Amino acid sequence: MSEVLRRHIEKNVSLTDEEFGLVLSYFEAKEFKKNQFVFQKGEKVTHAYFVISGLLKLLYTDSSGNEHIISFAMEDWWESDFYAYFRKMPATLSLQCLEKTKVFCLPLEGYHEVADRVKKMEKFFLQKSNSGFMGAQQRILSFLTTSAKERYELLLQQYPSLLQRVSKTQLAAYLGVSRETLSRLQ
Amino acid sequence: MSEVLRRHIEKNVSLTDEEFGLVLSYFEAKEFKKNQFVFQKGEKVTHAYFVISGLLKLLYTDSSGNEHIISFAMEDWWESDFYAYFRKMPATLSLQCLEKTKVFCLPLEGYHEVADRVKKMEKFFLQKSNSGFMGAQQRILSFLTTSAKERYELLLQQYPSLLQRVSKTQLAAYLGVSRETLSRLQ
DNA sequence: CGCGCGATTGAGTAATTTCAAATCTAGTGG
DNA sequence: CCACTAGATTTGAAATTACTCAATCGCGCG
Repeated sequence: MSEVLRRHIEKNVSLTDEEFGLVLSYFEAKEFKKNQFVFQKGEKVTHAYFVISGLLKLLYTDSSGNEHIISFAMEDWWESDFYAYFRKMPATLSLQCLEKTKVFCLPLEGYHEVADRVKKMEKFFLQKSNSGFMGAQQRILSFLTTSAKERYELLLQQYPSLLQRVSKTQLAAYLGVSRETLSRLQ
Repeated sequence: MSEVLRRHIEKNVSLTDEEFGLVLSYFEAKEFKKNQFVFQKGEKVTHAYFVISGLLKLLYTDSSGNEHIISFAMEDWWESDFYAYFRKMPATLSLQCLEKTKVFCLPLEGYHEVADRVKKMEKFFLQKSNSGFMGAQQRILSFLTTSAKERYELLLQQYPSLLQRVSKTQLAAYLGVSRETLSRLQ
Protein backbone atom coordinates (compact mmCIF):
# COMPACT_ATOMS: atom_id res chain seq x y z
CA MET A 1 0.00 0.00 0.00
CA SER A 2 2.24 2.77 1.25
CA GLU A 3 5.11 1.61 -0.97
CA VAL A 4 2.96 2.50 -3.97
CA LEU A 5 2.76 6.06 -2.68
CA ARG A 6 6.44 6.18 -1.85
CA ARG A 7 7.48 4.91 -5.26
CA HIS A 8 5.15 7.45 -6.83
CA ILE A 9 6.62 10.37 -4.90
CA GLU A 10 10.18 9.18 -5.44
CA LYS A 11 9.70 9.29 -9.19
CA ASN A 12 10.03 13.03 -8.67
CA VAL A 13 11.85 13.68 -5.39
CA SER A 14 13.75 11.32 -3.12
CA LEU A 15 12.85 11.01 0.55
CA THR A 16 14.54 9.52 3.59
CA ASP A 17 12.61 6.89 5.56
CA GLU A 18 12.02 9.49 8.20
CA GLU A 19 10.69 12.04 5.74
CA PHE A 20 8.42 9.51 4.11
CA GLY A 21 7.14 8.44 7.52
CA LEU A 22 6.21 12.03 8.24
CA VAL A 23 4.57 12.42 4.84
CA LEU A 24 2.61 9.23 5.26
CA SER A 25 1.28 10.35 8.63
CA TYR A 26 -0.78 13.01 6.86
CA PHE A 27 -2.59 10.46 4.75
CA GLU A 28 -5.44 8.18 5.61
CA ALA A 29 -6.17 4.94 3.78
CA LYS A 30 -9.72 4.36 2.61
CA GLU A 31 -11.58 1.89 0.49
CA PHE A 32 -14.65 2.35 -1.67
CA LYS A 33 -16.98 -0.12 -3.31
CA LYS A 34 -17.84 -0.20 -6.98
CA ASN A 35 -20.27 2.59 -7.87
CA GLN A 36 -19.79 4.29 -4.51
CA PHE A 37 -19.36 8.05 -4.53
CA VAL A 38 -16.25 9.48 -2.91
CA PHE A 39 -18.04 12.81 -2.94
CA GLN A 40 -20.95 14.26 -4.82
CA LYS A 41 -21.84 17.61 -6.34
CA GLY A 42 -22.78 20.04 -3.59
CA GLU A 43 -20.83 18.34 -0.82
CA LYS A 44 -17.67 19.62 0.82
CA VAL A 45 -14.47 18.30 -0.73
CA THR A 46 -12.34 17.53 2.26
CA HIS A 47 -9.58 15.52 0.64
CA ALA A 48 -7.39 14.97 -2.38
CA TYR A 49 -7.12 11.30 -3.28
CA PHE A 50 -4.19 9.24 -4.42
CA VAL A 51 -5.35 6.05 -6.11
CA ILE A 52 -3.63 2.86 -4.95
CA SER A 53 -5.81 0.49 -6.93
CA GLY A 54 -9.09 0.57 -8.75
CA LEU A 55 -10.64 3.15 -11.06
CA LEU A 56 -12.75 6.26 -10.63
CA LYS A 57 -14.42 8.84 -12.80
CA LEU A 58 -14.55 12.57 -12.15
CA LEU A 59 -17.79 13.76 -13.62
CA TYR A 60 -20.06 16.72 -14.05
CA THR A 61 -23.82 16.37 -14.20
CA ASP A 62 -25.43 19.08 -16.32
CA SER A 63 -28.82 20.69 -15.85
CA SER A 64 -30.48 18.02 -18.02
CA GLY A 65 -28.97 15.29 -15.88
CA ASN A 66 -26.42 14.17 -18.46
CA GLU A 67 -23.04 13.00 -17.22
CA HIS A 68 -19.82 14.38 -18.64
CA ILE A 69 -16.58 12.73 -17.65
CA ILE A 70 -13.67 15.06 -17.01
CA SER A 71 -11.22 12.31 -16.26
CA PHE A 72 -10.69 8.73 -15.34
CA ALA A 73 -8.40 8.22 -12.37
CA MET A 74 -6.52 4.96 -12.19
CA GLU A 75 -3.68 3.52 -10.17
CA ASP A 76 -0.99 6.06 -9.38
CA TRP A 77 -3.20 9.08 -10.07
CA TRP A 78 -4.24 12.02 -7.96
CA GLU A 79 -7.83 13.10 -8.15
CA SER A 80 -10.31 15.46 -6.55
CA ASP A 81 -12.50 18.40 -7.40
CA PHE A 82 -9.40 20.53 -6.93
CA TYR A 83 -11.22 23.78 -7.38
CA ALA A 84 -13.56 22.96 -4.52
CA TYR A 85 -10.75 21.42 -2.49
CA PHE A 86 -8.36 24.35 -2.62
CA ARG A 87 -11.00 27.03 -2.38
CA LYS A 88 -13.09 25.20 0.25
CA MET A 89 -16.18 25.49 -1.90
CA PRO A 90 -18.95 22.93 -2.39
CA ALA A 91 -18.15 20.45 -5.14
CA THR A 92 -19.39 21.15 -8.64
CA LEU A 93 -18.10 17.73 -9.68
CA SER A 94 -18.62 14.23 -8.36
CA LEU A 95 -16.08 11.46 -7.91
CA GLN A 96 -17.40 7.93 -8.32
CA CYS A 97 -15.79 4.51 -8.34
CA LEU A 98 -16.03 2.39 -11.47
CA GLU A 99 -14.34 -0.44 -9.62
CA LYS A 100 -13.59 -1.33 -6.03
CA THR A 101 -10.98 1.27 -5.17
CA LYS A 102 -8.28 1.85 -2.56
CA VAL A 103 -7.02 5.39 -2.01
CA PHE A 104 -4.88 7.49 0.27
CA CYS A 105 -6.68 10.64 1.35
CA LEU A 106 -4.96 13.94 2.08
CA PRO A 107 -6.94 16.71 3.78
CA LEU A 108 -6.21 20.30 2.74
CA GLU A 109 -4.50 21.22 6.02
CA GLY A 110 -2.34 18.14 5.60
CA TYR A 111 -1.45 19.22 2.11
CA HIS A 112 -0.27 22.63 3.30
CA GLU A 113 1.45 21.28 6.37
CA VAL A 114 3.33 18.51 4.64
CA ALA A 115 4.44 20.97 1.97
CA ASP A 116 5.70 23.29 4.70
CA ARG A 117 7.44 20.69 6.80
CA VAL A 118 8.96 18.63 3.98
CA LYS A 119 10.06 21.18 1.41
CA LYS A 120 10.73 18.46 -1.12
CA MET A 121 7.00 17.78 -1.05
CA GLU A 122 6.30 21.33 -2.12
CA LYS A 123 8.51 20.65 -5.11
CA PHE A 124 6.70 17.36 -5.66
CA PHE A 125 3.28 18.98 -5.60
CA LEU A 126 4.52 21.66 -7.96
CA GLN A 127 5.71 19.06 -10.43
CA LYS A 128 2.45 17.15 -10.17
CA SER A 129 0.46 20.30 -10.67
CA ASN A 130 2.57 21.25 -13.67
CA SER A 131 2.05 17.89 -15.31
CA GLY A 132 -1.65 18.05 -14.53
CA PHE A 133 -1.80 21.41 -16.25
CA MET A 134 0.12 20.19 -19.27
CA GLY A 135 -2.09 17.14 -19.55
CA ALA A 136 -5.22 19.27 -19.41
CA GLN A 137 -3.82 21.56 -22.07
CA GLN A 138 -3.15 18.56 -24.27
CA ARG A 139 -6.74 17.52 -23.89
CA ILE A 140 -7.95 21.01 -24.83
CA LEU A 141 -5.76 20.79 -27.90
CA SER A 142 -7.26 17.44 -28.80
CA PHE A 143 -10.74 18.96 -28.68
CA LEU A 144 -9.58 21.74 -31.00
CA THR A 145 -7.68 19.66 -33.51
CA THR A 146 -9.00 16.13 -33.69
CA SER A 147 -12.24 14.35 -34.45
CA ALA A 148 -14.01 12.18 -31.92
CA LYS A 149 -12.74 9.13 -33.79
CA GLU A 150 -9.13 10.21 -33.47
CA ARG A 151 -9.61 11.09 -29.82
CA TYR A 152 -11.07 7.64 -29.26
CA GLU A 153 -8.15 5.88 -30.94
CA LEU A 154 -5.64 8.01 -29.07
CA LEU A 155 -7.30 7.28 -25.74
CA LEU A 156 -7.25 3.52 -26.30
CA GLN A 157 -3.69 3.69 -27.50
CA GLN A 158 -2.70 5.57 -24.34
CA TYR A 159 -4.77 3.49 -21.93
CA PRO A 160 -5.60 0.19 -23.61
CA SER A 161 -7.01 -1.21 -20.37
CA LEU A 162 -9.86 1.32 -20.36
CA LEU A 163 -11.75 -0.58 -23.04
CA GLN A 164 -11.98 -3.62 -20.78
CA ARG A 165 -12.66 -1.63 -17.65
CA VAL A 166 -15.35 0.91 -18.58
CA SER A 167 -18.48 0.86 -20.72
CA LYS A 168 -18.55 2.60 -24.06
CA THR A 169 -21.20 4.90 -22.69
CA GLN A 170 -18.58 6.17 -20.24
CA LEU A 171 -15.98 6.54 -22.96
CA ALA A 172 -18.45 8.55 -25.02
CA ALA A 173 -19.11 10.82 -22.03
CA TYR A 174 -15.36 11.38 -21.79
CA LEU A 175 -14.87 12.02 -25.51
CA GLY A 176 -17.76 14.42 -25.79
CA VAL A 177 -19.98 12.51 -28.22
CA SER A 178 -23.20 10.54 -27.84
CA ARG A 179 -22.83 6.81 -27.28
CA GLU A 180 -24.60 6.15 -30.60
CA THR A 181 -22.05 8.24 -32.46
CA LEU A 182 -19.18 6.47 -30.74
CA SER A 183 -20.71 3.15 -31.68
CA ARG A 184 -20.82 4.19 -35.33
CA LEU A 185 -17.22 5.39 -35.34
CA GLN A 186 -15.65 1.97 -35.05
CA MET B 1 6.95 47.75 -15.13
CA SER B 2 8.36 45.78 -12.24
CA GLU B 3 5.60 46.95 -9.91
CA VAL B 4 3.14 45.08 -12.11
CA LEU B 5 5.07 41.88 -11.43
CA ARG B 6 5.39 42.61 -7.74
CA ARG B 7 1.69 43.32 -7.32
CA HIS B 8 0.95 40.14 -9.22
CA ILE B 9 3.15 37.99 -7.00
CA GLU B 10 1.92 39.68 -3.84
CA LYS B 11 -1.64 38.71 -4.65
CA ASN B 12 -0.49 35.29 -3.51
CA VAL B 13 2.56 35.66 -1.28
CA SER B 14 4.09 38.75 0.31
CA LEU B 15 7.72 39.63 -0.28
CA THR B 16 10.17 42.00 1.36
CA ASP B 17 11.87 44.59 -0.86
CA GLU B 18 15.00 42.53 -0.65
CA GLU B 19 13.26 39.33 -1.66
CA PHE B 20 11.53 41.00 -4.55
CA GLY B 21 14.82 42.50 -5.68
CA LEU B 22 16.32 39.03 -5.77
CA VAL B 23 13.29 37.64 -7.61
CA LEU B 24 13.40 40.44 -10.15
CA SER B 25 17.06 39.81 -10.88
CA TYR B 26 16.12 36.51 -12.51
CA PHE B 27 13.83 38.19 -15.02
CA GLU B 28 14.67 40.04 -18.18
CA ALA B 29 12.38 42.66 -19.72
CA LYS B 30 11.59 42.31 -23.41
CA GLU B 31 9.34 43.92 -25.94
CA PHE B 32 7.74 42.48 -29.06
CA LYS B 33 6.01 44.11 -31.99
CA LYS B 34 2.53 43.26 -33.18
CA ASN B 35 2.49 39.94 -35.08
CA GLN B 36 6.01 39.09 -33.92
CA PHE B 37 6.61 35.54 -32.74
CA VAL B 38 8.04 35.07 -29.26
CA PHE B 39 8.86 31.53 -30.33
CA GLN B 40 7.69 29.21 -33.05
CA LYS B 41 6.94 25.52 -33.36
CA GLY B 42 10.16 23.56 -33.50
CA GLU B 43 12.29 26.12 -31.69
CA LYS B 44 13.70 25.82 -28.20
CA VAL B 45 11.52 27.35 -25.50
CA THR B 46 14.00 29.10 -23.30
CA HIS B 47 11.69 31.21 -21.17
CA ALA B 48 8.35 31.52 -19.45
CA TYR B 49 6.77 34.91 -20.05
CA PHE B 50 4.89 37.19 -17.71
CA VAL B 51 2.83 39.70 -19.68
CA ILE B 52 3.14 43.31 -18.53
CA SER B 53 1.08 44.80 -21.34
CA GLY B 54 -0.25 43.75 -24.70
CA LEU B 55 -1.81 40.52 -25.90
CA LEU B 56 -0.54 37.22 -27.26
CA LYS B 57 -1.95 33.98 -28.58
CA LEU B 58 -0.64 30.51 -27.86
CA LEU B 59 -1.41 28.46 -30.93
CA TYR B 60 -0.99 25.11 -32.56
CA THR B 61 -0.69 24.73 -36.31
CA ASP B 62 -2.05 21.40 -37.51
CA SER B 63 -0.85 19.34 -40.46
CA SER B 64 -3.21 21.16 -42.84
CA GLY B 65 -1.84 24.51 -41.72
CA ASN B 66 -4.89 25.52 -39.71
CA GLU B 67 -4.35 27.50 -36.54
CA HIS B 68 -5.91 26.47 -33.25
CA ILE B 69 -5.69 28.86 -30.34
CA ILE B 70 -5.05 27.29 -26.96
CA SER B 71 -5.14 30.52 -25.07
CA PHE B 72 -4.97 34.27 -25.21
CA ALA B 73 -2.46 35.77 -22.80
CA MET B 74 -3.14 39.27 -21.62
CA GLU B 75 -1.82 41.61 -18.95
CA ASP B 76 -0.94 39.81 -15.73
CA TRP B 77 -0.76 36.38 -17.34
CA TRP B 78 1.98 33.78 -17.55
CA GLU B 79 2.45 32.04 -20.83
CA SER B 80 4.76 29.66 -22.61
CA ASP B 81 4.78 26.25 -24.20
CA PHE B 82 5.20 24.87 -20.70
CA TYR B 83 5.60 21.32 -21.85
CA ALA B 84 8.55 22.26 -24.02
CA TYR B 85 9.87 24.67 -21.40
CA PHE B 86 9.96 22.26 -18.48
CA ARG B 87 11.04 19.25 -20.47
CA LYS B 88 13.54 21.16 -22.63
CA MET B 89 11.90 19.87 -25.79
CA PRO B 90 11.35 21.73 -29.07
CA ALA B 91 8.11 23.71 -29.06
CA THR B 92 5.00 22.09 -30.47
CA LEU B 93 3.18 25.40 -30.03
CA SER B 94 3.90 28.95 -31.12
CA LEU B 95 3.50 32.17 -29.17
CA GLN B 96 2.64 35.23 -31.23
CA CYS B 97 1.78 38.83 -30.37
CA LEU B 98 -1.62 40.17 -31.34
CA GLU B 99 -0.56 43.60 -30.09
CA LYS B 100 2.67 45.32 -29.21
CA THR B 101 3.63 43.48 -26.04
CA LYS B 102 5.92 43.92 -23.03
CA VAL B 103 6.94 40.87 -21.03
CA PHE B 104 9.25 39.71 -18.30
CA CYS B 105 11.12 36.56 -19.29
CA LEU B 106 12.18 33.87 -16.86
CA PRO B 107 14.62 31.18 -18.05
CA LEU B 108 14.16 27.65 -16.71
CA GLU B 109 17.28 27.76 -14.54
CA GLY B 110 16.02 31.03 -13.10
CA TYR B 111 12.69 29.42 -12.35
CA HIS B 112 14.31 26.61 -10.39
CA GLU B 113 16.83 28.85 -8.70
CA VAL B 114 14.39 31.51 -7.60
CA ALA B 115 12.08 28.81 -6.26
CA ASP B 116 14.99 27.35 -4.30
CA ARG B 117 16.32 30.61 -2.95
CA VAL B 118 13.00 32.29 -2.16
CA LYS B 119 10.81 29.53 -0.81
CA LYS B 120 7.76 31.74 -0.97
CA MET B 121 8.20 31.73 -4.73
CA GLU B 122 7.89 27.96 -4.78
CA LYS B 123 4.55 28.41 -3.06
CA PHE B 124 3.67 31.12 -5.55
CA PHE B 125 4.49 28.95 -8.55
CA LEU B 126 2.51 26.13 -7.02
CA GLN B 127 -0.53 28.33 -6.62
CA LYS B 128 -0.18 29.63 -10.19
CA SER B 129 0.16 26.13 -11.51
CA ASN B 130 -2.86 24.99 -9.57
CA SER B 131 -4.99 27.79 -10.92
CA GLY B 132 -3.71 27.12 -14.41
CA PHE B 133 -4.75 23.51 -14.03
CA MET B 134 -8.18 24.41 -12.69
CA GLY B 135 -8.69 26.88 -15.51
CA ALA B 136 -7.75 24.29 -18.10
CA GLN B 137 -10.11 21.79 -16.51
CA GLN B 138 -12.90 24.35 -16.69
CA ARG B 139 -12.23 24.76 -20.38
CA ILE B 140 -12.35 21.00 -20.92
CA LEU B 141 -15.66 20.98 -19.13
CA SER B 142 -16.95 23.75 -21.36
CA PHE B 143 -16.09 21.67 -24.44
CA LEU B 144 -17.99 18.75 -22.96
CA THR B 145 -21.06 20.57 -21.78
CA THR B 146 -21.72 23.70 -23.78
CA SER B 147 -22.36 24.69 -27.38
CA ALA B 148 -20.05 26.96 -29.31
CA LYS B 149 -22.58 29.75 -28.88
CA GLU B 150 -22.55 29.43 -25.10
CA ARG B 151 -18.76 29.24 -25.06
CA TYR B 152 -18.66 32.40 -27.12
CA GLU B 153 -20.99 34.29 -24.81
CA LEU B 154 -19.13 33.09 -21.75
CA LEU B 155 -15.80 34.16 -23.20
CA LEU B 156 -17.03 37.66 -23.99
CA GLN B 157 -18.64 37.93 -20.59
CA GLN B 158 -15.38 36.94 -18.94
CA TYR B 159 -13.12 39.04 -21.17
CA PRO B 160 -15.26 41.73 -22.82
CA SER B 161 -12.15 43.48 -24.16
CA LEU B 162 -11.31 40.52 -26.41
CA LEU B 163 -14.01 41.45 -28.90
CA GLN B 164 -12.30 44.79 -29.55
CA ARG B 165 -8.81 43.38 -29.49
CA VAL B 166 -8.90 40.28 -31.67
CA SER B 167 -10.56 39.30 -34.92
CA LYS B 168 -13.48 36.90 -34.98
CA THR B 169 -11.37 34.49 -36.94
CA GLN B 170 -9.13 34.26 -33.89
CA LEU B 171 -12.06 33.84 -31.54
CA ALA B 172 -13.37 31.03 -33.74
CA ALA B 173 -9.95 29.36 -33.63
CA TYR B 174 -10.13 29.54 -29.83
CA LEU B 175 -13.69 28.26 -29.56
CA GLY B 176 -13.16 25.37 -31.93
CA VAL B 177 -15.60 26.31 -34.70
CA SER B 178 -15.16 27.68 -38.20
CA ARG B 179 -15.33 31.45 -38.55
CA GLU B 180 -18.44 31.09 -40.71
CA THR B 181 -20.22 29.19 -37.98
CA LEU B 182 -19.22 31.77 -35.39
CA SER B 183 -20.53 34.50 -37.67
CA ARG B 184 -23.88 32.72 -37.90
CA LEU B 185 -24.16 32.23 -34.15
CA GLN B 186 -24.71 35.87 -33.29
C1' DC C 1 -36.25 -19.39 -20.00
C1' DG C 2 -36.73 -14.61 -19.71
C1' DC C 3 -35.12 -10.34 -17.73
C1' DG C 4 -32.09 -6.38 -17.90
C1' DC C 5 -28.28 -3.85 -19.41
C1' DG C 6 -25.22 -2.26 -22.68
C1' DA C 7 -24.26 -1.89 -27.53
C1' DT C 8 -25.74 -1.38 -32.12
C1' DT C 9 -28.63 -0.06 -36.01
C1' DG C 10 -32.18 2.75 -38.47
C1' DA C 11 -34.41 6.98 -39.83
C1' DG C 12 -35.41 11.61 -39.55
C1' DT C 13 -33.76 16.10 -37.97
C1' DA C 14 -30.50 19.54 -36.66
C1' DA C 15 -26.03 21.57 -36.63
C1' DT C 16 -21.54 22.32 -38.77
C1' DT C 17 -18.39 22.40 -42.51
C1' DT C 18 -16.73 23.72 -46.95
C1' DC C 19 -16.21 26.52 -50.78
C1' DA C 20 -17.70 30.48 -53.15
C1' DA C 21 -19.52 34.91 -53.58
C1' DA C 22 -20.95 39.19 -51.73
C1' DT C 23 -20.53 42.83 -48.36
C1' DC C 24 -18.40 45.75 -45.13
C1' DT C 25 -14.58 48.60 -43.24
C1' DA C 26 -10.41 51.06 -42.44
C1' DG C 27 -6.50 52.95 -44.41
C1' DT C 28 -4.03 55.01 -48.59
C1' DG C 29 -2.98 57.92 -52.19
C1' DG C 30 -4.72 61.00 -55.70
C1' DC D 1 -13.19 64.47 -50.31
C1' DC D 2 -13.35 60.47 -53.05
C1' DA D 3 -12.00 56.20 -55.19
C1' DC D 4 -9.50 52.08 -54.47
C1' DT D 5 -7.82 48.15 -52.18
C1' DA D 6 -6.82 44.53 -48.74
C1' DG D 7 -8.55 42.24 -45.10
C1' DA D 8 -12.22 40.79 -42.30
C1' DT D 9 -16.94 39.48 -42.03
C1' DT D 10 -21.15 37.85 -43.57
C1' DT D 11 -24.20 35.22 -46.48
C1' DG D 12 -25.60 31.37 -49.60
C1' DA D 13 -26.04 26.56 -50.81
C1' DA D 14 -24.64 21.85 -50.88
C1' DA D 15 -22.50 18.14 -48.46
C1' DT D 16 -21.15 16.07 -44.35
C1' DT D 17 -21.47 14.90 -39.64
C1' DA D 18 -23.72 14.38 -35.31
C1' DC D 19 -27.81 14.15 -32.58
C1' DT D 20 -32.24 12.24 -30.95
C1' DC D 21 -35.50 8.79 -30.35
C1' DA D 22 -36.87 4.28 -31.18
C1' DA D 23 -36.20 -0.43 -32.16
C1' DT D 24 -33.28 -4.39 -32.16
C1' DC D 25 -29.48 -7.28 -30.90
C1' DG D 26 -26.41 -9.95 -27.69
C1' DC D 27 -25.13 -11.67 -23.56
C1' DG D 28 -24.76 -12.83 -18.70
C1' DC D 29 -27.37 -14.15 -14.68
C1' DG D 30 -30.96 -15.31 -11.55
